[in-house]
Amino acid sequence: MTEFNDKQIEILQVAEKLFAEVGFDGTSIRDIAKEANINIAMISYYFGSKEKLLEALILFRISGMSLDLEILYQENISPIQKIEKLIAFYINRINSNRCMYQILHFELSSKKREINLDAFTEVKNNNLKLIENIIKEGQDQGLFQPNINVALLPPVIIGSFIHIHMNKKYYQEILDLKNESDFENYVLTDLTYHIQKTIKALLIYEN
Amino acid sequence: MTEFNDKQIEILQVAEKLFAEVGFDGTSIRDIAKEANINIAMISYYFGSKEKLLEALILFRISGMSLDLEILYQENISPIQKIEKLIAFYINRINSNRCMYQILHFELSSKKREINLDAFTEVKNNNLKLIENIIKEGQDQGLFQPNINVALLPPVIIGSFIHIHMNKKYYQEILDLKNESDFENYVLTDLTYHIQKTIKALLIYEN
DNA sequence: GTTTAATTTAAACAAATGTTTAATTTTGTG
DNA sequence: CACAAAATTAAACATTTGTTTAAATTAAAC
Repeated sequence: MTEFNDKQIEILQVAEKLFAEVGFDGTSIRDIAKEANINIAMISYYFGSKEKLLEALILFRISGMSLDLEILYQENISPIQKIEKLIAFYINRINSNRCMYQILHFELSSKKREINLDAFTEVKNNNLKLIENIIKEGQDQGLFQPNINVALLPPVIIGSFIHIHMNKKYYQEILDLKNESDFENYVLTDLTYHIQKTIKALLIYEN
Repeated sequence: MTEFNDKQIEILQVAEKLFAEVGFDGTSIRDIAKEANINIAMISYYFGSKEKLLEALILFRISGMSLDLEILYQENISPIQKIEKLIAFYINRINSNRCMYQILHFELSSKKREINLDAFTEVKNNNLKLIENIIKEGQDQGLFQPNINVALLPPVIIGSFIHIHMNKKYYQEILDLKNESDFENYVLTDLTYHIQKTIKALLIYEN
């Protein structure tokens, strides 16, 4: 993979922010150039085109987005604690990649462009395998129920997180979260706790 | 609220499809006009502008999006069954309004436009109150645990659904759902069941 | 210091955009 | 039929769009 110089990274960061805030189609290269204090021709010069800039950005961000939790997988703690840790890690990871998730969210479901998202698929596959292993370990120890639909666990975790972020204003209102840091704090504590509790209940509770 | 004639409704439906598929900014009025077999001037003529068309569309679809489950609320079934029914209703409702949810999803989190979404907020408030009532009933009967964070239940339900729809191709792949109806069927059975099981576990399981 | 390559710039380009105009056709009403 | 209102059209509009060009500046290499 090509390395990017400081100028290119600056452009990528500005583009990421704008694409997340107002969408790819809602962002013009003049908007990016203005905010990054560069000439509009620099985008074609460095990336080829606006669309290739998006592709470069996605690759740039997705690399290293996998949950590097092999450590956790070997740690000497119970599967229940592993699940708790995994969820906390998961939410942290998504939280620090909010902008990229926002962008991917749109691109994944849009028929507008054909962006190669294989790298993202790989990330999802890796994360899923990790979860499968932990669940299996818990089942082998008789802690978790059998017949868990493991593929549907990430949607519960990620989906809840993203939904709350999408409806940020609404939840700030009803949860009385006055500013950004209140909201961020709530997500990393209360929401994380709620999702942990939910997943644990599902895994343990005998229906 | 203004009533729409057949021609206007046709335009609204085409616009909804395109806005959902390629985004508001990714759709030109010429795209809409072409697909609806009308002259481009008709959009300004009927709705004033492209942006007002979006506002009209949102109002058009949101009215009647509330869960009309007062019937369910009075039905003589256990709170557990009520939760099950509620979730099934919920998912059905979102499923038949997929396009609008897609559009709202973007508009809610976009800083591009200032669209009045109070009508949608009202829908969410109503749905939340309904859930609160059922939970409370279950708690009064000693069936559900206390200290349930009710505000975070809709995110789990809606979030899971939307996340799977956003990553449709991925889940079609790993769940081996060959065509559209396989996918739709999976959502309305397996996914619904999974979410029901999850929420019930959370409500009942003593942590 | 000279030469070559890389970077940066302003300008120009054609194509696409949302909106408006003014003329025409269709519809409804007496 | 005659008239008025509504619906529809093609054309024109001013902007904005992504991209390219060709010249100017800076950096690197010898």
